[in-house]
Amino acid sequence: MSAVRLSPTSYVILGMIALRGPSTPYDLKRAVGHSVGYFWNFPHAQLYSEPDRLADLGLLALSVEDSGRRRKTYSLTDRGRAALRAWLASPTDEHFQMRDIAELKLFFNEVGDPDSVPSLAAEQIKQHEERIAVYEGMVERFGDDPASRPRMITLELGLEMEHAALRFWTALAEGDLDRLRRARKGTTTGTSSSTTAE
Amino acid sequence: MSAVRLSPTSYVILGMIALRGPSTPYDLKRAVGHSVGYFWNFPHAQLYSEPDRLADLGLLALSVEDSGRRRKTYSLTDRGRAALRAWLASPTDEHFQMRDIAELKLFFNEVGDPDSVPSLAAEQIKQHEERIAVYEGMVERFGDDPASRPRMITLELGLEMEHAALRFWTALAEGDLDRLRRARKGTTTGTSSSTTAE
DNA sequence: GACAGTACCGTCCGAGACAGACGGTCAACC
DNA sequence: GGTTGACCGTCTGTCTCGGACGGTACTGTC
Repeated sequence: MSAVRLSPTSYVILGMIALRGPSTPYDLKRAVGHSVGYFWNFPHAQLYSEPDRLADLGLLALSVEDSGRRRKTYSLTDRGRAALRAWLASPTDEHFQMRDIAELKLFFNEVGDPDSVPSLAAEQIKQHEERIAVYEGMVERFGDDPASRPRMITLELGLEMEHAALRFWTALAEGDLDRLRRARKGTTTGTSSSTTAE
Repeated sequence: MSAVRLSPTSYVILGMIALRGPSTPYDLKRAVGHSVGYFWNFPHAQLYSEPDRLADLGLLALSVEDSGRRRKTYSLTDRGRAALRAWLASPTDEHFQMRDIAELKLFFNEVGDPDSVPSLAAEQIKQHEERIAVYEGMVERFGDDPASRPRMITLELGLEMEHAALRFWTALAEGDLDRLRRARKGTTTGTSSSTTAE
């Protein structure tokens, strides 16, 4: 049907409007900021240009309110909802991508001063603890609200990842990376095993 | 000193040349592919344009071999090494960024067909298991080589993250997310606690 | 050694993504 | 009604992205 390729960011916009109903770019900006923005970041300018593109494609409907501030409200069309549904149902071939400056620095560490590792680890521990606190705060505030329950699920993934990172940097700081390997042996859920035997 | 802003990708190039010695873009491409590329991906075209920029800045030295194929070999200058070291020692303020299509789909799942979750989870489980196998294979091949020991450390972080994701998707597939929360309570290393009490 | 076939290697290009400066708009308070 | 500061939208130049494309070396064939 639509031969156009939509970027993940396009689907974020479609998805947010599907969840929230008709929205202005600024509505989206705020909503994204404390939800999906944590695992799919993009500059807010996209939220002003991309919806127009989607409207051109017939996936969003635009209604302009010219009272006072120029303000555009976008709502989902049937075609937009269909496109979103099709994407949701399509296979996901790509592996997630990480971009971690700290990991980069650690990788190249041997070129520099070995003494910088402890401070790097300390920074990372702090950051991940803070992020965990943010996530836990969300769980406390919204965890009991049945309406936001679906969205709590992704938080759970975020928390797992944060804790994984925190465990790593903590073990590194304490010079006991072997502990991680040992701990992993016990945690494997047993659904299947990795293909390389040992 | 240098008022120029280098991107993380620039430092990847400097770092790779620091680790490997003088290299051509293609050398870098292959080397990146099975190492740093796993946690900092970028298109290979960058490896042809960026070194020239770095050479202009005096951070790399260029030697052209005009026998046969035009081929450029870049090596690190003292200023390049200094820039890399300075970066390695500088504080890391940013949190890592994730880009996970699967997580996005999960977040917007309620808009679509709930039945798509199991297949999404199954795909993810497979992907993460495969990636774990790749990493484990590397550990087996290079784990005993003292020279590559430093680089094994980042692998350990990769493995932690992969296992975290695997645990999550497995729990989701089995409909037992609560298990994750319970398990996390026990694993906390105790360096500190999150700021939100419960 | 001419030729074809194939893997290797480098370059280019249009479409987006990006950061962040900038300017307009509003509410509140004096 | 003027001033202030928070709120909201737009714009710009630059960089990134991915992938198509084209050139180059190697290998085997006769």
